[in-house]
Amino acid sequence: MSKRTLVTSALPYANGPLHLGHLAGAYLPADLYVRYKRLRGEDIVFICGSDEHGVPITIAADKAGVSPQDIVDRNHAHIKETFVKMGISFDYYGRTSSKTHHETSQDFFTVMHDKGIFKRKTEKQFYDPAAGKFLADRYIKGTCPVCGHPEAYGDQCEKCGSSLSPSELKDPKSALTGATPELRDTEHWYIPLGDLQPKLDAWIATKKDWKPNVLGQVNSWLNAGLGDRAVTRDLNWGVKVPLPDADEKVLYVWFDAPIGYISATKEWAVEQGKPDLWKSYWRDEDSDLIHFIGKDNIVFHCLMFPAMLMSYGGFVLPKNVPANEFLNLEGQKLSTSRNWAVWIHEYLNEFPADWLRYALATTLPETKDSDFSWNEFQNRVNGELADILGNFIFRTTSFTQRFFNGVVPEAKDLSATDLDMLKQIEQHKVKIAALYESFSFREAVSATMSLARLGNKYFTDSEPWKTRNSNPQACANSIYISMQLSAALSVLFDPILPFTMKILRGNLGISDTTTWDEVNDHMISSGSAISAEAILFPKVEDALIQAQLDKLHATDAVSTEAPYAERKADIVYDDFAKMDLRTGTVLSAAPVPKSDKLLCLQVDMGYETRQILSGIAKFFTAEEMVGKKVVVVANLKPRKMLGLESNGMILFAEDRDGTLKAVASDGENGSTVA
RNA sequence: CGCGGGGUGGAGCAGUUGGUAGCUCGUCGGGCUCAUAACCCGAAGGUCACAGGUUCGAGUCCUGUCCCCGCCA
Repeated sequence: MSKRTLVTSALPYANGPLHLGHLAGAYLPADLYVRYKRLRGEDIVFICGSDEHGVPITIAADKAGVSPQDIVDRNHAHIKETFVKMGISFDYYGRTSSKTHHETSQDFFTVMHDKGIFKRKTEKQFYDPAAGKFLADRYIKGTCPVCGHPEAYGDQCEKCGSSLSPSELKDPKSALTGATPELRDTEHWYIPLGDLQPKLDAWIATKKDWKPNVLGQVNSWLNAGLGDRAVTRDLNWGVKVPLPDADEKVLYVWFDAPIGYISATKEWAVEQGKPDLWKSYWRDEDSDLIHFIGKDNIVFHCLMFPAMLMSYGGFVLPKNVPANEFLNLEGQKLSTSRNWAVWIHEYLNEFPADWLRYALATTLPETKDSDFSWNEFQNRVNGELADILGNFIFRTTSFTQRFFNGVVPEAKDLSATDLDMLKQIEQHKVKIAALYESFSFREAVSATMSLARLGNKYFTDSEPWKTRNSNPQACANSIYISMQLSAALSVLFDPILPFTMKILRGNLGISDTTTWDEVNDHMISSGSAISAEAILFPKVEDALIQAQLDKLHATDAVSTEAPYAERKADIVYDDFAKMDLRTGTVLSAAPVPKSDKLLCLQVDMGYETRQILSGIAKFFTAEEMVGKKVVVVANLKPRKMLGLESNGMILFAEDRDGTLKAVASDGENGSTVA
């Protein structure tokens, strides 16, 4: 075993609040691991912080009309508070806009630069002549070459999901000024990952114990071959490139963000009053570095950051990177833009942190994508926390209160069943520990719960409510043993349910500093008093779950949940050909008196002008319709409505939420449509 | 052939180096009453997507096919 461990969780990006996916991917697993390790008494430091640089933050700032610093100040404080409430027990939570971080990042760049590691290259990049600056990919908009979406970004089309480069866009425009950008030369520094690949290959080859999903992705990158990767950008928000000829250039976020782990550790060390202490964790060979991340971050943490650490020299490399897959919500992928998410701060307004910690821990996407559903959440809380764990504790403590005056009875002449039960404590402790050590948190949680299940079985089988009269000593033994089990659970469950287990330990009189190794079959001595019993886990009512589901679906109802109009029965071509569809232009329009739905339109059909009544007043004003090119059903039998004759019908598309959009035609007035 | 993940009893999942298919929930039946209408026991229910192949033996290895999902954490 190594002397010390440094655990990091991926730095959350400070452009919004935390949701379920963040928690399940990088933070809860890390916290389970760290809390377990702390109970083992190991020297472990848990580091994280806000990632505050990058283009999306500047875009958010522009949009809100504030400075990027304002944006990150707000989000950083909010995220940090959410972590505390959720019980994510960082030893230090830093931020990349800190002075230490800027200095540390610049030192990294300088050392690597002075070693001659970077390549300096000139490349063509889009420049906004109106704004006088180079444009990040995200700042260029244009028409997607794949799907034709007119609002695609320079790096990606949000409509079809294609990854793009700005030069692929048709009609590129600057998102800042709307100007047409021009290509200009700009210089950037590149890390030659290809040159470093042999070292990375050799290093990765030693990582036999990494998770298969992680190795799979890493190897597919290595097999494809690594190339040069730019480490600088033309931007004015971020860590300045520490070179005299690099004004208006900053370090690329993926270069500076992982260094945030180091800067945050430095700040932690200062806080400890030992400024050099960070070196023990980052530079001593007997220190283990473990990164908890989501699968999207695998390449950065398994290849690029290690390449940086190797290049700088003298740093430990990650011992393991137990990346998680993704968590879905109610069977659909999370989407912040569609608001298909459970925001942690909102969850915490409704329910205790421990419930979500437990429910999520049982369904962590450890080996493949997994799903969180509110019904599952309710089942976990009611069926396991309340019915299994809570109920076992409650029946034990309340029995003690009622029949032993709240005092743990004396045990004598234990039966074989009694002794077996006591042995289970040690056996489970060993098994659970092994599962934590191998990052199998889901199994660790289920193994812990199964000890509580055994408790219920033991309690029921030994029937103390009967032996109380028939065999008082057997009854005392049963309660004594159930008490020992409760005490053991109060520590074994601590990584998962830190808030509730603290309460339980208080009720049982177990010290909060009890270590994992002190968990045994005699943690409460006979004669010690316990406090009045309490319900640790009340049940979640159906109505609360329904409210969460309604809330989730409310934002989504229009976009994907509303049913599409039912398809009509088949027709033959002749039926279709009977229709005479023609292009027309609305010449004038007026509301129809005594009707809130109808507009009376005069439409130029080329060969004639005709009057058409249309039930669209709720969606269009008369003024809006004037001048519109429309498609008209020209041979519909004339009909009178409210005393006015209507000669035909105008076509509209009806969205699922009921809004109408005109069907347009570019043809000349009178042209037929088919 | 862009990259990646997956198809196991009604649902959600385990299945390590190939050797009689397990868990939780749900369903049905029974027991108990200390307990948050909680707990305990028993039963039913699967040709492990499909087709070939290797093997004494394959959910587990190989080949091919079909289908689902993700690539703003």
